[in-house]
Amino acid sequence: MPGEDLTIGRLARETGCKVPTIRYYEQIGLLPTPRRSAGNQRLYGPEHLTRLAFVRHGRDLGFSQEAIRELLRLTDDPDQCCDDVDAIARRHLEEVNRRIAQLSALRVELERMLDACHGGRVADCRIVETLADHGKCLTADHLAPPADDPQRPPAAD
Amino acid sequence: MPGEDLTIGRLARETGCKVPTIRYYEQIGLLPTPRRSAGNQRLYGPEHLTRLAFVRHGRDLGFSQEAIRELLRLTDDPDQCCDDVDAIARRHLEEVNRRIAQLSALRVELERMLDACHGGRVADCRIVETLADHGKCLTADHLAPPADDPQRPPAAD
DNA sequence: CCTAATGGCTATAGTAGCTATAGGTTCAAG
DNA sequence: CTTGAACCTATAGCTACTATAGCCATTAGG
Repeated sequence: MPGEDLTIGRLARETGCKVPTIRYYEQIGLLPTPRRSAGNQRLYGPEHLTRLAFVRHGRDLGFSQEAIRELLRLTDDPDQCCDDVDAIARRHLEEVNRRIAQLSALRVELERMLDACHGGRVADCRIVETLADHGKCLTADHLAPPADDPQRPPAAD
Repeated sequence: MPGEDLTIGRLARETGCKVPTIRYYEQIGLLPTPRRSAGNQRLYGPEHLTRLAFVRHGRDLGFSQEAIRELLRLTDDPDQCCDDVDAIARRHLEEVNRRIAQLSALRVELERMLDACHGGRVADCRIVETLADHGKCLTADHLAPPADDPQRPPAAD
């Protein structure tokens, strides 16, 4: 029954995932390559729908592509013990908690900065002052976003 | 007194910023181009130190490059009223608050998932089930756009 | 049957904010 | 004079997509 096949556009509507994103997931191997119509268009079955929903939901929950890849691998072996799945989710939760802690510290710092500013000239602005002088801050060192601290090695350039 | 000049390596040590990052900041115009030694090496003065410290601290507080560019522009005109500075900081604080709210919702969902799992086979795993079936989730739709990176500009489309 | 609108195809480049690599030059010490 | 660290440029890579260009396929209406 070829009547049940989905074009990429329909799959996109069903899953709330954008069309280019679906093609991208195929490209990086998160979604299996579908069969093609006579005119070379992708045709998806229900298994693709399931898979893509899984991927999207995982991404919505903040799992990395890498984590999702691993989760997919695990679910493809349904008799295995689910400890590994659990571990991935637990690691991710820890990461989320770390991130929340960082952002909360950031918020405190930003509020402190904003409270200190009572208008006036830029030259006298406490926000500018705080930004300029690291000593005036409750040390932003440990609260910086992780985007830029991948355990810097002693490397010198 | 040319004795006060800093090489890029020394500037890096003083500011805790990596050498390639300093060159990168110069490239994108966050740091002015320094003068060069006879052997074509960058030589920095105290003004560069100040500027880079400002940039780094801003980044540590999660301000985007764009926001920092704007802050720098504003601080270069010290007689201006600091309302604009205030507005940038306030916008950023709101963004941080939004992000914390998203992540907190995410945390709840992840904890719920982990609580539901009591070991066993992957086929029966509640985590996998939750991931597979969007209906089992307290709808992650509105609570997790940026899954990974820290501060991001608003997504269109 | 023809045409226009819509949707699909590939390939490539762009986003933020850096980091890593390759392959060379310069500097300071021994 | 030689070694090795630090410097230089240019380019590619990272995550997770998104956007663009230019062409082909499908479908509804006239």
